[in-house]
Amino acid sequence: MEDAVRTLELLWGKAPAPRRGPNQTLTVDQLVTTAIGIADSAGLKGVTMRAVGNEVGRTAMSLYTYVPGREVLITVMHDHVHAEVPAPRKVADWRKAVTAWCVGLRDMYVRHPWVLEVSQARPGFGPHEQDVLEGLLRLLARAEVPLAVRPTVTSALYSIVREAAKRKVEALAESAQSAEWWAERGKALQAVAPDFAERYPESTAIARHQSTQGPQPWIKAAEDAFTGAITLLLASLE
Amino acid sequence: MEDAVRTLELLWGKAPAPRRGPNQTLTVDQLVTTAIGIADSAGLKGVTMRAVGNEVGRTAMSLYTYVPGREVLITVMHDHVHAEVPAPRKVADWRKAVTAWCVGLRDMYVRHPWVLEVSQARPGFGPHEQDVLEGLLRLLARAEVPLAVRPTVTSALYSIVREAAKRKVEALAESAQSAEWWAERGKALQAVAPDFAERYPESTAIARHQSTQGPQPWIKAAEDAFTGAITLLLASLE
DNA sequence: CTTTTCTCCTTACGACGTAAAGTGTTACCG
DNA sequence: CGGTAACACTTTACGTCGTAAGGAGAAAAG
Repeated sequence: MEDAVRTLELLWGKAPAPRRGPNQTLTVDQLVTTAIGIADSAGLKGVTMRAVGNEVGRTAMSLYTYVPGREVLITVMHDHVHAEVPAPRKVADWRKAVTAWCVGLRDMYVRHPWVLEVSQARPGFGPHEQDVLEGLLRLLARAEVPLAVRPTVTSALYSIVREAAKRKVEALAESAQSAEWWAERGKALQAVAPDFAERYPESTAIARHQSTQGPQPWIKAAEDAFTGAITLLLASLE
Repeated sequence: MEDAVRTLELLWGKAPAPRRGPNQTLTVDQLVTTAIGIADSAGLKGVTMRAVGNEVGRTAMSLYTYVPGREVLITVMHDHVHAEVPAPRKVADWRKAVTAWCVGLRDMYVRHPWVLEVSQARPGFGPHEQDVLEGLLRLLARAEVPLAVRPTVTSALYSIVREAAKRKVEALAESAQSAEWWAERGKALQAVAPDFAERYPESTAIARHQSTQGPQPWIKAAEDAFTGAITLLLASLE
């Protein structure tokens, strides 16, 4: 519980300043920004106290005078990057505005894929994350979606956005693989499941259909699935 | 790439049997089943090679004669539990059948919450996971959903199911907290953000509305959001 | 029978988060 | 003003992790 209180204080910028002792020469913000940089290039696994300490010119243990632990640092990082999500603009078509909200959040996740790996068991939201949710809720309020339906819609949209971001990150990573790599993988699958097509006719049909969609079909497929799902979901409202 | 081939072999039960040396006295299945038990009680973090080895009466290092590493063991575990998802039944109402598919998968995730933490970067599906996907695709085919729309629908449904499972797991965990814990948490938030209600009127309205829905409103809210989202999504198809 | 392959163990390494104790700095309070 | 408390920072250490490397013994191949 003490960590939860401390976490909320750090999230909302309300941590009491030290009153004695040597002056702090770093800020929590510096640690957070440094850790975000590391996560962006090496993933969440790269965010070790030693790595962050090394980059700011301190030892790992001295970071504990700023944050109570690694988990709290990650929680603050998580809220921090939500500041990058653009606030909704006033647009006549509320469905377009909701879609833009989804794209903005999805794009933030793609720029910082590690965010999707952060545990959702957190003491609460920080201000930036709360702003993002409030932005969506305002769009739904303006569209006169009933109050009782809003949690359903927000929940579904968050679901779609997060999974779409994961898929886009994966799709981009898969694009980096060579044709040889793909051929070997196909061969390996054929070796272990020679009857794949007979067993899974529908999955095979989808794969065949997608292979007619141009180069790197999985990128287009991920994008279509994302915007298509939003469109389907919003079509029901009204 | 060698690990990928080995992984696919293990997933599809096509790993070549050893031809010399002492006979293996364990099976990969035993390791997988043991590891699943550990994950179910202690989470994915509890699945260490030492923990699994200890339970089967071997050292951690000897497990490497069965699986090439911890990641592969987890991949096989992941496919294994997908066998618990019931195959779709023939029902006249295809929307009901799809909803049942979602509930079945969601329930599997809730029984094994660690599955949601398994990295999606895997060499490919195993048979059980492929069966689950094929089951859904067959429902969509029978409902005559256009081939090009099926990836969108499956992607969205997976999204909704996974996030709903996460929320249910969290909701159940939160139910275990005392009223005192909740009061302290509310106080802590009030202390760091005294102007919360003014800043976030829509979020506050939702919280107020949900607090009128009976005890432990977050459990009902998570369930409503799940079934509501499926309903909304399927309503657009036809 | 010798060689090869395999199961299993032992020892060890590098890495991780963080506890505990120590050193030096700054502010508080009597 | 001086002693004490709080604090930034370092050092040392601990327990834990995945897995590399090497060795011993078992079973099959040639």
